[in-house]
Amino acid sequence: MSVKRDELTHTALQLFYDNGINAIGINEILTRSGIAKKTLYSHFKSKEALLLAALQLRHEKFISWLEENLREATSDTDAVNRLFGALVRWFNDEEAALGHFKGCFFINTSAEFSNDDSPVYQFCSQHKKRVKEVVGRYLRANTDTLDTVCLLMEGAIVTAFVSGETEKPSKLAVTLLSSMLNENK
Amino acid sequence: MSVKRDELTHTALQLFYDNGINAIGINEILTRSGIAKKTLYSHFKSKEALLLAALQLRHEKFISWLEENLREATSDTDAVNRLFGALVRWFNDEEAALGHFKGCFFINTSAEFSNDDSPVYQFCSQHKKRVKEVVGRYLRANTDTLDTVCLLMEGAIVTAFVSGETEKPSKLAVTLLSSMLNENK
DNA sequence: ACCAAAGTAGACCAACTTGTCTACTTGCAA
DNA sequence: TTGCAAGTAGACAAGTTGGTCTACTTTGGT
Repeated sequence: MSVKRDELTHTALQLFYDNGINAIGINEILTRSGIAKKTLYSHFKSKEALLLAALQLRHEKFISWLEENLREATSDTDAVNRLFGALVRWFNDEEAALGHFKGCFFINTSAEFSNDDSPVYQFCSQHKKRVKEVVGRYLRANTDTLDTVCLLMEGAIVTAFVSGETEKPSKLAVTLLSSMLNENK
Repeated sequence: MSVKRDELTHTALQLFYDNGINAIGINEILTRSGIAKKTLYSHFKSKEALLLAALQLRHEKFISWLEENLREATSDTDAVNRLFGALVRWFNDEEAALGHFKGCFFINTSAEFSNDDSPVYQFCSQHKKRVKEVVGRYLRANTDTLDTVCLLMEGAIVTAFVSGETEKPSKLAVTLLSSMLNENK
C-alpha cells in the first residue's frame, strides 16, 4: 500500500492512543504527519475509517508482540509466567513495540464508541476474542483456565492504568494460576 | 445545595456515562435538563468542574450500592458471593441504582483524561482506592486476597463491557476465590 | 408588598470540527 | 517528452464547541 497511508495510520494511532479519539482532530494528525488533507481523504473516506485502520494496526502490533512473547513457552506455567512478565514490562514502558503505556487501546476506544452496533466497538470486541485465541494456543489446560487467564489479564491492564499498580496484580495472577495449574495435574 | 445544581449533575452523569465526555457538549446537557446556560455557569466554573461533580455523584452512588450489597455478609466467602452476584446483576441491567450498564465510568473517563496530573484522572484513581477500602472492610482475609478480589472485579467489569460476557467471568472469580479462602483456613 | 437572589432565553464570540474543493507541483513510466 | 497519478497548500463550508453577557422573569422570605 501507499507509504503516505501508512504514515497517516501510524500518526493517528499514536495520537488517538495517547489522547483519546474525540480529543484529537483530523487537523492535528495532518500537522503532525506533515501530510495534506486531500491526501488523507483520498485514502480514507472519514475519520472513522482512519480510526479503524489505526485499530487494525494496533491489533497487528499487539498480536505479534504477544505471539513473540509466548512462542518459546515450554509449559502452561511457563506460558503464564511469560505472559504476565511481558505485561509488567509493557506497564513499565519497557516494551518498545507497544509504545508508552496508556492502558488498552481497545478498552479505551470502546469507552468512546460504546454503541453496540458501531463498527468501532465491534472491532474492539473482536480484538479481545483474537487475543484469547492466541493465548489459548499456548495453553493445554481447559477453557475455564484460559478464561481465567484472560480475566486476570484484563484486570491487570486496567489496574496498571487507573491505579498505577504495575507489578503486584501480575504477581498475584501468576501465583494464583500456578497453583491452579498444579492442582489439575 | 441548589436543586438546579443537582439536576445538572444528574443529567451530566447520565449523558457522560452513556456517551463519553468529549462526545457530549454543554449545550446537550442544557437542552436535556431544560436549564439555562447562565445557571450552569453560576454553579460550575467549567465543563470540567461539572464533570468532577458528576464523578463525585457516581462515586457516592456506587459506594452506597456496594455497601448495601455487602452489609449483611456473614463470612468472606459470603461477601465474595454477594459481590460478584451484585456485579452480574449490574451487567444485566438489573440494578436500577446504577442505571444501564456501560462499563466502569471511572475507567472510561480515565481513557479520555489520562494525563497523570489531571484532577479528573486523579479522582478516578482515588475512586478505585475507596472501592478497595470498602470491600476490604468486609474481608477478614489478608491484603493479597483483597487485591485478588479487586483484580478479578476489574477484569469482570471490563470483560462484561467489551466482550459482553456478563456471567462466566464472575462465576470463575467466585470459584477461584472460594477455593483460595478455604485453603487458608 | 417588596426586593434581592436565582432563574430564564438566547445572542454572541472566537476557536475548532469534519469534510470538500480548487489550483498548483511533483515523480515516474511509456 | 509527454501525460497522468499522487502529492501539496490551504481556502472554504457548515456546523459545533465552551464560555460570556445582556435583558428579562420568577421565586421566596421578611
